[in-house]
Amino acid sequence: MALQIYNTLTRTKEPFTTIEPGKVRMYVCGPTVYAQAHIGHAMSAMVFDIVRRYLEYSGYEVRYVMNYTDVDDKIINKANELGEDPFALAQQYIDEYNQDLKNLNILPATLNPRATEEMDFIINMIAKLVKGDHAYVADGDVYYRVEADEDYGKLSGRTLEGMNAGSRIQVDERKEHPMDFALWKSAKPGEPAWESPWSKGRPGWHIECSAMNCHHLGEQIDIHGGGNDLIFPHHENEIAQTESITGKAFSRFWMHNGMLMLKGEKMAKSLGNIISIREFLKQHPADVFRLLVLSGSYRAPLIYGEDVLNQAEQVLKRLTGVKKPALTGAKGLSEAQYQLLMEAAEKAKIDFVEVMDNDFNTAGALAVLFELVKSLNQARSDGATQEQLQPALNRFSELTGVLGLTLEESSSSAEGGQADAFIDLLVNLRQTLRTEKNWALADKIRNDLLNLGVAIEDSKEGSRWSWN
RNA sequence: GGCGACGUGGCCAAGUGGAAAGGCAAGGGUCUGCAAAACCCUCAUCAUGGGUUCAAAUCCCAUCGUCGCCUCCA
Repeated sequence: MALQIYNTLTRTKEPFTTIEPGKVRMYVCGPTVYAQAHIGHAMSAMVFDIVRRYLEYSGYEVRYVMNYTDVDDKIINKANELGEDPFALAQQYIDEYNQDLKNLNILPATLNPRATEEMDFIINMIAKLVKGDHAYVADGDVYYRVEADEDYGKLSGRTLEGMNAGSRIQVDERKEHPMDFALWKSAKPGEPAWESPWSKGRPGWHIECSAMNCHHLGEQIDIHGGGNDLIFPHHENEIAQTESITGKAFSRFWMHNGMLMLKGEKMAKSLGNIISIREFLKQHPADVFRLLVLSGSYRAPLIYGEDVLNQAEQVLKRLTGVKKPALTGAKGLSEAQYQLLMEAAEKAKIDFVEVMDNDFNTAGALAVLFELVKSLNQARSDGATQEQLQPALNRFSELTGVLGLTLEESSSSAEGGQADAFIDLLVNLRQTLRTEKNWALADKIRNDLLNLGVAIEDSKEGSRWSWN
C-alpha cells in the first residue's frame, strides 16, 4: 500500500499522487510576524517538517515553500506602539522564528518568500481578478466577489446562505456581499504602502499566499498545508482567488494540523495562553516537543500540559537509552539470537513504512520503534557485542532520523562538559568506596549527584554516569 | 444559529467491518550490597441508546459531551 493522505477537500484519505512524478510541490502557511512565535506555531511547523522528511525518505524531491506575512495591521500597530519601523520589526521576528525552527531541528524550507517582496506578483494577480470580473474596486479598495464563484465554500463545507445566518460579519456598505473579502486595502497616512492601479495601499492576507504559490510553485501544487484554523476563510479564499484565474484545481491535497490545546483551549495570542518556543526550549530539549507532536495524530488537537510533558520526558529517556553501549565483557549472542535481532530490525523498517504510509501515523511509528527498542535492549542484556548491536542500532537511528528526532545524550549545556572530569573523579572515588563496602558514603555520593542531575548506574563491570 | 472535527484503560494514544498497538503511571518478579537501568508478568470490550451485518470501537440514526471555525489566528 502506497502513501495515503487525508485530504480536507474531500474529507477522505486518498492515494498520494503528484503532478510531476517524483516531485512534490508543497506550500505551508507560515506565521504573521508580529510577536514571538509560540509552541502552537511550532506544532504546525513540526507537523509539516515530519511530512516533508517522510516524503523525502519515500524518494520524493520536495520543493517546500513556507511564507512569511510581513505586512499586516497587527505588525503596523505593534510597530507604532513601540515607535519602531514596521519592516525592521518584522525582520526581527523573522530572524527569531528562523532561529526557533532551527533549535527545534526543523529543516529549513526550500524557500521563504515574504509578502513585501512579492508586490508585483500580488498586484498582477489582483489585476487579473478585476479584469475577469471576479473582483471589483470600491474607494481604492479591491474586493473579491464571492457570488461570482460557483463553488465558493467547497473546502470548508459552507454556503453563502449558511454563513449569513447568525454570522458576526460587520456590514460594510461598499461591499456587494458581506462575505466579499479585501484583496487590496488603501493605506492610511503614515502606513506602509505600495503603488497600485487602485490606490496606494497594501494587499489583503489571502491574495499574498495565492500569489506566492503561483510565483514559486506554479498554478497547481501537490500539497497545501496549515493549521485547521486557516481552513476558513484563508484557504477557502486562496482557492477562490487562484482557481478564478487559472480555471484549474489549485492544490491536489489540503492538509491541516490540529490545534495545540492548553487547559481545554486553543493556544493563541488573542487568548493570552501562550508559551513561546523560547520558554519551552529553556525547560525541555527539542526532542520532547517533537515527541509530543509525534505521539498523536497531526490532525487531532494536541493536549498540552504537565502530564503529557512528563510522559514525553520519560519516552525520550527510553528512546535515548537504547543507544547505551554493549555490556562490558559481553560474550556475544548466539547465531540464532543474532538472527532474531536482525529480523526485528528489518521488520521495524517495513512496519514503519506501512504505518507512516497511512496518513503519517506517527503514533504508530513510535510503537514500531518501541518494539525495536525492546529487541535491542533484550539483545544487550543477553550479552550482545557492540558489533552485533550496531546494524539494528543503525536502523533505529535511520528511522528516528526520519521523524526528526536527534536523541542526543543530554548534557548540561551550562557547564559545557567542563564538569565531566570532576564527575569522573567522584564516580571513581565512589568505586573505591564500594570495593571497600563503604555503602553509606557510596550511596551518599550517588544521591547527591542525582540531586545535581547526574545519574549513576552500577553494574558488575563498573559504573557509568549520565546527565539526567 | 450554521459548518467541521472528535469522544478508546488512571494519563497520552494507534486502530475505521473479523480475536482492543504502543508509551507513561501502577502492582508483582529477575538482576543488584541497596538502588537505577534493563528484562519477564499483570492491568480496557472502545460516551450512551437504537439499527444494519454471520461479524462493529470501526457503517447508519438519535442523544449527551468536548473542541475548532464562522473576526485576526499555525
